[in-house]
Amino acid sequence: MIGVEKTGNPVGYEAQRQNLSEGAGDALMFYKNLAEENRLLSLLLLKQEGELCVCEIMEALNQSQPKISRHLAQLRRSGLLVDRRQGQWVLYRLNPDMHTWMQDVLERTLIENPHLLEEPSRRLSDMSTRPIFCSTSA
Amino acid sequence: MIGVEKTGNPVGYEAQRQNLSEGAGDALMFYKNLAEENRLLSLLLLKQEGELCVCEIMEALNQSQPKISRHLAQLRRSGLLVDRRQGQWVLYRLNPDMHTWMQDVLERTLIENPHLLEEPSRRLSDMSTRPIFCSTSA
DNA sequence: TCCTCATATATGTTAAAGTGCATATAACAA
DNA sequence: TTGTTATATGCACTTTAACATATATGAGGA
Repeated sequence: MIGVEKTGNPVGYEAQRQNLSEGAGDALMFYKNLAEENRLLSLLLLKQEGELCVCEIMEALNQSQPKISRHLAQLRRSGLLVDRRQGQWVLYRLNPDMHTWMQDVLERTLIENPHLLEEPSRRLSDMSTRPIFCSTSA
Repeated sequence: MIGVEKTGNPVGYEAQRQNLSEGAGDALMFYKNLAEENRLLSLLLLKQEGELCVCEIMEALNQSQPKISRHLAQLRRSGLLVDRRQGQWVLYRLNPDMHTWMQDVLERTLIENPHLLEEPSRRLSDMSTRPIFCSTSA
């Protein structure tokens, strides 16, 4: 299930793109995705918040739009996130089909490192014009 | 405790070297270290085997000596491994002071991906001249 | 239609990571 | 001492990843 896109690309597309060996595929792919600060924080933030649009993640992490967009695209191609369009916004959330152990690793990381999302969470709640979407719950 | 070397370098040396931001330090450093196949497999192998010398890890992962040596050195500088010299061999093992959550992440990764160490374990047990050291247990 | 906002992506550039090869160091044995 | 084995590291090179900037796409409103 990991690595399948709604575009119909096969499992392992991203792994192949990243020239990973067969065996270490999933786990290595997962950790490569966690090995960049914006991607790590995006995943943890989405774990905590459930669903966010690109502009909210941009604001929470205080980073440029193309930067965040490209990192989210990578996470989506890797099968860690799914997106849906809601009007002019694109909402991202964790792929519910993600391996349980990966979800647990994210959760543990979040619990053990509460400081990581301190500033992002504050910036998020400080957004004056925070959009409201349907079914924003986790 | 993580990031302290026996050489006395301060916590965060590796993080600073890698130009990481303050906040995401430990967790990000950890995942950066897992994001390379030889380092990931070395950590998992040491988790499983307890203690191994460089030549055993080389053989298990079927990689060159300088390559393995460098990756192990990075893991040691990051505080994830400790080493001890036993005669002409240098033995590596997981740093017992590693954060519990990191140890748990490694363990879970190992349990959920048994195939990862299949070949390395086989190559290890196939070593004809496998050295025996004192206190090889985990 | 035209305009605006939100998001995605193409392109060129820079920085970082990984690697092979050669060599250095360290322990041991003869 | 010399030679051998095990490990570490300096250096040059290749590959990969991240980035800024500019532009494209797509939805909604006037």
